[in-house]
Amino acid sequence: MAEADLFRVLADPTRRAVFERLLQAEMTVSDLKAGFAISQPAISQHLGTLKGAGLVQERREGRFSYYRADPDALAPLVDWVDRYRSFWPERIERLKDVLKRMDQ
Amino acid sequence: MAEADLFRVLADPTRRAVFERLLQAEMTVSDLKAGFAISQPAISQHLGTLKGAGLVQERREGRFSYYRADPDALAPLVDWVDRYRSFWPERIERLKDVLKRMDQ
DNA sequence: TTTTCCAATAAGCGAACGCTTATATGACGG
DNA sequence: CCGTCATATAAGCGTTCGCTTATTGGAAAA
Repeated sequence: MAEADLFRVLADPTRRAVFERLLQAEMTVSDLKAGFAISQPAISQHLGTLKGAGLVQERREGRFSYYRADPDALAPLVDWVDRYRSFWPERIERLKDVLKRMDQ
Repeated sequence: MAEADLFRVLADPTRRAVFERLLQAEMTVSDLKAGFAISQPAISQHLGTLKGAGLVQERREGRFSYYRADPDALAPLVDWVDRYRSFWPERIERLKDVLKRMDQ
């Protein structure tokens, strides 16, 4: 049931976008805010939710707060998907492609 | 953005459990209801939502409605997970295990 | 030290959600 | 037929959600 929180937290499109952006680069709340059409408190609230699920980590530096995504926290979701991938034989080839791409 | 609906629809634990049960076996609404502590309309509503996302298919037979899960509809979610799996090199081995298990 | 800046928190609001009970729609069985 | 059964739909209710504006805490800048 560890995937429950992940599904819930990632269900919101804005919050998922925040997570995805933080996978690309560490950045501050202000940096994040620049990319979205919502207020700073809204960004901070999403970060708090993501942090609660372990999807994001914080690094304080003076008055700045640097956030970065922690992909390891996706583990239960990855496991869930993998578990049901077996119901789906036609996509094994695609999975092999993923492996190939990662070997590069 | 095709994964947006999937995240939203699968975010509810009960609905996700319904989906998972229908991956194991086709069954009627009454069959499903027997496994959950919620009313029949609640079950039907979840099925409607799942059907809207293509996660579930219906087969009418007289007054019975047989439902079964369609794992193909997980495609966008699988793609999303695979995309971010590359941020996570430590789990490549696990992915290979998945492949191995599927080859059996 | 006072002002400015970054981020978090508080409070409240409207919309969406998941559930309930009540009712409707059909199909089967007596 | 008529009553029962399987499911869907309607309406309403309490809760959760994501957002807003207002405020606070604390660190840098002036």
